Order: sequence, then structure tokens, then C-alpha cells
Amino acid sequence: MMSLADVAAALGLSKSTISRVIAGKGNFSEQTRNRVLEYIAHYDYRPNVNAQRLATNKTGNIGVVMPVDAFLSVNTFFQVCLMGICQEAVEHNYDIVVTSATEKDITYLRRLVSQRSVDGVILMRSLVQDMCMNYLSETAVPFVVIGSVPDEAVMQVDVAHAKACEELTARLLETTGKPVGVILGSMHYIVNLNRRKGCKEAARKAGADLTGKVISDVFTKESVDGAVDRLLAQSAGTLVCGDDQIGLTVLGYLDERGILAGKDIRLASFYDNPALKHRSVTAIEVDDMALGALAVEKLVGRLDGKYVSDRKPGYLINYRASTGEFGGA
Amino acid sequence: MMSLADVAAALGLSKSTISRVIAGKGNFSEQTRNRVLEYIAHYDYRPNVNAQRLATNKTGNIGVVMPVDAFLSVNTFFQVCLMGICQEAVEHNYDIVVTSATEKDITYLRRLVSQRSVDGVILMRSLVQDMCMNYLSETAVPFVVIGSVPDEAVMQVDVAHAKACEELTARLLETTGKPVGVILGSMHYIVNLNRRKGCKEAARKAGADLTGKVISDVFTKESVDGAVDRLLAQSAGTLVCGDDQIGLTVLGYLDERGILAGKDIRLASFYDNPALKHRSVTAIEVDDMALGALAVEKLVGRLDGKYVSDRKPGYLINYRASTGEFGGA
DNA sequence: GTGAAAGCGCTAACAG
DNA sequence: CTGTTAGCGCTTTCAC
Repeated sequence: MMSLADVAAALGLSKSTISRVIAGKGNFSEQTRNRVLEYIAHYDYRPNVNAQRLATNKTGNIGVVMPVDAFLSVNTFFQVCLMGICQEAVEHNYDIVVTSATEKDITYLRRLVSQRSVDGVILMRSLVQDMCMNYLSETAVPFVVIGSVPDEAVMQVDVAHAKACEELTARLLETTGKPVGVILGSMHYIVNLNRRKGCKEAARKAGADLTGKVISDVFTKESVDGAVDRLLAQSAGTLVCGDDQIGLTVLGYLDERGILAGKDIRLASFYDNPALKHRSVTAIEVDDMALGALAVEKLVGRLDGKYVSDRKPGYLINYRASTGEFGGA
Repeated sequence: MMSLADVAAALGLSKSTISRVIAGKGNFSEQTRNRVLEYIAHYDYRPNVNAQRLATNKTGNIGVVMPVDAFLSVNTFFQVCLMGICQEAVEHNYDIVVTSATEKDITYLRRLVSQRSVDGVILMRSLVQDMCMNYLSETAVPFVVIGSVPDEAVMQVDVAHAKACEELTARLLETTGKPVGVILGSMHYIVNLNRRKGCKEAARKAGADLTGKVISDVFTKESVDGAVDRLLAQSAGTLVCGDDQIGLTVLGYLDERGILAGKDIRLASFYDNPALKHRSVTAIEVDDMALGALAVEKLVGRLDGKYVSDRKPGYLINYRASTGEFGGA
């Protein structure tokens, strides 16, 4: 395996010169530059990353934490987001090291950090009580969280969930006479807190009363079914689901009961999903990959001391047949 | 940040001695061992991984390739498998570096490998024409693929898909008088080839004729619906789906058409999924995490030159209401 | 049982 | 513009 020294020797130059032109910093003549570049291209020389890292005291790695307790056999958000992260990381010459954590067990993350395996970390979800966040803050490891956290000091990127949910709920409220019911996921998740906030705000502005019609902390099939039953008992004409998982479960339950979404009842979801789309369910669409990419951009900006834009990822509300033509004002 | 030298100085020993007791190889007295271990535990000394890696010429990283063209917004197999990989990797003191690739673009993988960022690679799917596999073979990078490939020289772990599918199909065949239709995914995937093989074998043994009733290469909603239509037109009494994605899509389509699975028609899937379970669909269950873990075990065995067991991950066939009581012989 | 010393392959002053 | 010289923090012979 070729080393810097080999290249230097072959070209009759010093290691430092080679190093400089490869790094593209420092001084060297146009001519040497060409010679070196040509040589390494020809012989396909690749610097030894570990040596670079040891010398610079940087790992070139970004850690990504997968929440392994987040119904990974159903939710695809994390993996899609991860793909966005990978892609953007390559642009900036970082590798992605993944590890897992649960709400109450962050030993793998601790290991990763204390081994100095990463320069920074990306958290793909944010909890109200977030051990990962606390740990990283304490240890002063640069990190960005995907989600919205109250502490403005922590770097974060997020879709304006509250606003999106408010917008959708408002529209739903103004196009129906019958009650609107909302089924939300775990309140340990900040995002669900924000979704609820959005709903309530829309209700407030519309002067609608959602009391008893916003059911939170449902994630099992049983609790979803139960929530639907309760809402139906209150003669809800519209069912709004906190995320795609809930949406799909509701859809399945309605199918079981022979209730047709878009005809017998209106259905919407705060998070889109191909399966929801196939069934023509109105839903808020987020670009998960872009979100991941943005997180990397932000983290790398911090790590490499570059300017970081503060743009927010957008969202799209796809109005589909499930909230279609009927139930109008 | 503490270094080996610091520990050595503090204890009045040499770096080599400390290094030895930490690595647990070489000679040292029981007493020094205790002193050192105690000290590093107390001061929470952590070796610098990059230095270790440079010195030993190993990265301590395992690369994992996520097939980004594999409908990641629907399939959860890869992320669940990845979690199994992560977990097992920790046991063996490896970190997981993920990258993505598509059927025809493996530039990220190339980058990872040529940067010497990983000691070995895990491929989570196997294609008939697999660029990743070809590349890794050429470059002599140790790798294991999750799936079954003809070349026995490549390390692989897989569930006995063909056998499982044969078993399920056989059972379905013997409990019905009406035709059985099968809808399979992309034939670029080796696993789908094996599933088809299993079906056909079952049909052969049962003396059943599946001609025109095994439809392959379907993955879009449109093609799934079309396949169902065709099979229904042949008065199929049982629909077998190649994977969960197809299964769910079929279920959705049946719902749309008001056909009740388990009553009007029998439905089964070659791959299980929580949503399928909720709808009581008969399906083959595989432990994805275990599969990932096994891959790591195998790769690490090769990397660290240890013995590797050759056990195969098992599967479970969950017979549920969707193929229930009716249509019997 | 322990230590000295050379090196892993690169970067980064500093000196010319 | 280029070369020299120290390291980075660890592992690993080889003496003692």
C-alpha cells in the first residue's frame, strides 16, 4: 500500500509538499501541483485516514443515533433520514457511524463518544426527557437534533410541525359541521407535543371545542382501535391521525369495520406515507432526506467552522379524496 | 485528555506495560495488572482509537451498505437488520459505518473502501447482478452478504427462504380446491428467485399447475393491483404475496374493492410485518435483527480469525385467520 | 516481568 | 516555494 513517503520519494519531493497539494492548502507551484496530482491519480494513491485523523485529532466521523425503541419495524422515517445524512456527509467528507439508543439506555452512545469515534452527533428524534441530549451537552460533544427543543442553545433542524398541523386542522374544521377527533402518539416526543399545539391553536382560532376529542399517547393497535371507537361514539365526522403509523392502523380498523374513509368518514394524517397516498388519505408530507441532509450541513458547519444557513425545511399538505367532497360547511 | 503516557508516568511504569495489560496480552504481574486496571477505571482513561488503528493497521469499523433504491420509505427490513448489526458489532468492539448504494451506483462504497475506512463490509441484500459484490471480490475486501448467492466462496447468511415458501405454499395448496395465485417482487433479487423456486417446488410435489398464476417483478401499486385483477379473473381462491409490501398493497386493494381477506378470499405473505399481523394475515416471520447479528458474527470471525459457527437463522410460519377455516379440501 | 525504542502515515510549525 | 523536524498515541519487537 502506497504512502505519502512513497509518493514523495518517487517524485523527488518532500512529504510536506505532497501533503500540501493534497490538502490544497499552503504554498506550492502550479507545476508541482500538476505533477503530484497526476502521479497520485495514476497510481491511485489514497491517504491513510487513520494517520490523518491521529495527526489532526479529528475522526472524520459523524455519529447518528437510531432510536431502536421507535417501532422500527413500522416507521421508516429514521432510515430515510439516515440516507439523507449519508449523502450529505459524503459531500463534506465525513463518514457516518450509526449506533442505537433507547429512551432510557444510551450505553452505546456513551461508548461511541468516549472512544472518540466521532467528531459530532446527530440525534434523529427529540424527547421531552432526552438522555442523549443531556449526555452530549454534559460532555460538550457538538450535536444537532432533528426536532424542536426549547433550549435555543442546542443546534436543531425541524419542519414547522405545529404550523403545518394548525393549517391542516383549520382547513378540516372549516369544511365540516361534525366534530373532529384527533389521535396522537407518545407525548414523550416533542414533535407530538407540537402537533397537539397546532391542533389546539386551530380549534381556538376557529372557536371549535376539541375537549375530549384529542386523544394522546396511543401507539398500540389496541389503543388506536379504542380511540377510534371513542371518537366515533362522539359522532366524529373527521379523524385526524398524529402520524402515518396511526393513520395506517386507523385505516385498517375502519376496513375491518367496513367504514369507508372518504365516504362514511373523513380521514387525515399529520405524516404522509406511500401506503396512505395509495389509499388517498390527506396527509402532511415532509422531505425526510432533506431533513437529514440539513442536519449534516448544520453540524459540519459547526465542526469545520463554516457559515451555516438557517433555512427551515418546508412541508406540503396533500389534500386527497379521504377528506374530499362531503361534510362541507 | 489522558494518554497512555500519562497513565504510565502516574504509575511509574512504562507505556508498554500499560499497553500490555490493557490489551491483555504479553507478560505482567498480577499486581501491576490490578494497579493499572484500577487507575484507568478510576480516571476513566480511554485509549485513542485512531492511534490504535494506525499502529495496528485496522480500522475497527464494519461497513454496511443500505440499498437506497429499495423502497426505503416502505420496507423496514434494512433498518431493523441494521440494528441487529449494531448491537452485535458492539459486542465485538467494532463500529458500524453506513453508506448507501443502488443497483447501478456504488461510488459511495468505493469511496469507503478506498479510504480504508472499514475492515470489512456487510451487504444487506443480494442481487443477481451485484456490483457491490463484484467490487468487493475484486478488491479482496472481506465481506458477508445477507442472502443466498450461488458462489459458495462468498460468505453469506440467510434464512432458508425457498424451504419456507415451499412449506407455506404446500399447506395452502392442500387446503384448497380453488387456484392459488402468487405475486412476487423483483427478479433482480436473489431472494425472490428463491421464493419462486419454493412455490414451484411445492406445486410440483402437489401436482398442481401454477402456470400463469405466478406473477413476478411487481412492485408498484399499479402492477400489484393489476396482478390481483388477473389472478381474480382466473378465479384464484388464494393470493400469496412475495413480501410484506406487496401483501399490504394487495390488502389495501382488496379493501378498496370490498373483498374481505379470510372470508371472500385467502391471503398469505412470504414476509411478515406488524400491519399484516394486525389484519390477521398468514405470513412467514423472520428475525431480521438476528440475521444482522449473524452476519456480524461471521464477518468478525473472519476478520479476527476466530471460529465461526455455521448456524442458519430459522423462520416461523404464522398461520392466521386470512387463510383460515374455509376453502378446505 | 518490565522498559526502551522504533514505527504506523500523516500534519504542521518553522526554517530556509 | 520547498524541506526539515517534531510530534499525534498507540503497538510491538527486542533487550534487560
